[in-house]
Amino acid sequence: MAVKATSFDIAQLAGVSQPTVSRALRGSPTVSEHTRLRIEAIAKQLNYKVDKNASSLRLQHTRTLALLFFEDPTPDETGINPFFLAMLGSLTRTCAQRGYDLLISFQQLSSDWHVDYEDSRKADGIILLGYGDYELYREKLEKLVEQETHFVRWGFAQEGQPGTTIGCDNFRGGMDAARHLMQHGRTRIAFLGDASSHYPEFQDRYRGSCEAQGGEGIVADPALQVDALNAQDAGYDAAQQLIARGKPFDAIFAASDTIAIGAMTALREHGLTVPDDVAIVGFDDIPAAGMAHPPLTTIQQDYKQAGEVLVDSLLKQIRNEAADTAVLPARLIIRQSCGAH
Amino acid sequence: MAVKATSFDIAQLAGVSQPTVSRALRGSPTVSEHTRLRIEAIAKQLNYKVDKNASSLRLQHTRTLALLFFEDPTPDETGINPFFLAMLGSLTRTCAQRGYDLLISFQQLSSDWHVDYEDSRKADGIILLGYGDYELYREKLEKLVEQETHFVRWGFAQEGQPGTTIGCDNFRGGMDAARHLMQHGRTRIAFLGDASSHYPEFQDRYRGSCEAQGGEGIVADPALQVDALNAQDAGYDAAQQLIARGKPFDAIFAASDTIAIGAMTALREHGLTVPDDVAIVGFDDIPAAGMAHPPLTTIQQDYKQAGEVLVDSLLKQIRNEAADTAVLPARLIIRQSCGAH
DNA sequence: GCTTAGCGGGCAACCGATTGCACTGGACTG
DNA sequence: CAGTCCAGTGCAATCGGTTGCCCGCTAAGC
Repeated sequence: MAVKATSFDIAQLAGVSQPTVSRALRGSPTVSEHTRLRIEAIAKQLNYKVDKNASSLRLQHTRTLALLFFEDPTPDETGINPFFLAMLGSLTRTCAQRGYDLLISFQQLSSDWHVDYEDSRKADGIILLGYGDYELYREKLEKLVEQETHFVRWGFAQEGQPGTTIGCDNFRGGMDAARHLMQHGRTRIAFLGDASSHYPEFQDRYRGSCEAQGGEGIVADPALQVDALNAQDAGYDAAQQLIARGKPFDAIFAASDTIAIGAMTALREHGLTVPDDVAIVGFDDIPAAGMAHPPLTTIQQDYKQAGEVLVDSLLKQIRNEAADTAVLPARLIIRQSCGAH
Repeated sequence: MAVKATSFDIAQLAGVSQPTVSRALRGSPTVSEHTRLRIEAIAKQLNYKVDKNASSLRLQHTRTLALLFFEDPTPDETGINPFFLAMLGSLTRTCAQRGYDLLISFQQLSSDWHVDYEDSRKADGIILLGYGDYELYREKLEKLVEQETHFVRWGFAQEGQPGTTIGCDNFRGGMDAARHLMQHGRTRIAFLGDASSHYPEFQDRYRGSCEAQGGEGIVADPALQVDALNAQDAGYDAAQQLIARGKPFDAIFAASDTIAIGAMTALREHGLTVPDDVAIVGFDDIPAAGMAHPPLTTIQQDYKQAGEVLVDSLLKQIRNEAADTAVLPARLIIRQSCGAH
């Protein structure tokens, strides 16, 4: 920018004082329409834009939200969960609609994000996105609350958690998945995914599945549960392990689509067809799910709605209104891997 | 934040003047180590962070980059090109490494982004990401240059274009794809993708493919080229159309992975197997490519490198160094859809 | 003992927009 | 015709850091 126009330049050209320019441009009723129109015309002609830094400094807020994205350390970007990537789209759009800018940052769990964005007045609030055991960073969350930082977290919602969390109904999603499989005659449903506390959302999905089976008088066999992190090769390995155990199964409920897709590869290598030999239901509904072969039946997390709720909930807090932890519904998307028509 | 500490608070506690605090914290050599250490300790204790707005206002730069992401209007986020989503990861990481924040925004081609981010001093420079006919917004690009806004664009690099553009070698990528197919005995290579000027990068991929075929004495049959936008259903439709034309073909080079995956579905429905009946090569190497069945051989755009080059090129401009338009190599990733082993 | 160099740090101006308060001139009231 | 009122503006302080310039004090040099 060669020389940027300031409100003083406009004031001079319009023959008014600089504060009047500021008032006119923000639509204050105390400046006459005639004056305002003239100022607006000059502003447009000069390509004038309010200096965000000066404005934010004076106003003590930035109309900017920060998105902090953290995951277990991965060597490169390929490890980024496609679901979060999709959510990002919704988040940016919602922010734009609400007139906010979005600052984005990828963080390691170990970094100092908790004392950064709002402290340095880069943003009015923070959105935390990432899977994982929140106990690991509970301390930081508590510090955030203590500092009265505005934030919302996407993830596993639990009583007594610091701050407000938005998550999807993993338990019910798990129930729906199992129920759907049972409706199509499957009785031996394996679960691929870490059922320990490292991924609380996975655990909940598993619990939902067991509950639904219990409703039909089926006791989920622990031997049909195999741990897997959220990655394609982890899904592949888990399926291999499952097959090696020799316990019969006619369906797989995978804790994520990525795991499901990896598992399908393993099944295929063992000559098992999907859905005839083994029906599969995933979780997330990432873009690749619809492109898989056969197209993957899955439990959809509505990232569009999620993004909106996340942003609006944060905005509420910024306006000092109460924002409650909320659970969003998950929806069964029937494609072909489950054997339904 | 209840009450945020300012440099004045620290100054008082440390018994020095406020400017000294500022100097100490930025490591000015004019403040003694003893004083600096004391100030740093107090700052940490108070959870003090430099106010970014005040700092940026005074410094006249923000250490923030803006990412403007524009695409043809899509009804929702599902239309977002997975390749760009992947690139985003690289971009945010590179920015973080270089000590810059990243502001992100999804834009419609029609909006006023060209007079926003740098004008309002939200960012020191802009990264433009998006496919499409740059003629559509050439005017805006020119205005950007005229205003001396710092920006880099990802896309089709061409002589005489305003500003600096970073793109991948679509032409060579197209050549490599066709060459690889020919090495495996394919002689009738179809091309799925818009070959008109709307997607200049697609056009280049096609030209590369034709050139490679010409080198082997094969004249690419125009009847084997079918227009398709960058979407899965477009790929599906295009493949249907190709089959309907009745011209024999033994390979498909798709302008993008998304198109390729859609096309595979159509082929399957017609009882054609991949790669035996038809070999396929895609372009981009999106995450779903490796998850497809069979895994898709493709031309990889190195989004990791792309993100780094984009950011570094922009940073160069900000430092008033020359930043040239550059073409990045594309790399053939051999999986199974091409019939190689 | 007096001068001088230089280290350490204070003073004040400045970045650009926002806003409470004071002020002016014309219309209106009595 | 003097007194009020109010619409329309201007004045000046403010947000929090940054930096050019100047000053005081100490220690070395003659």
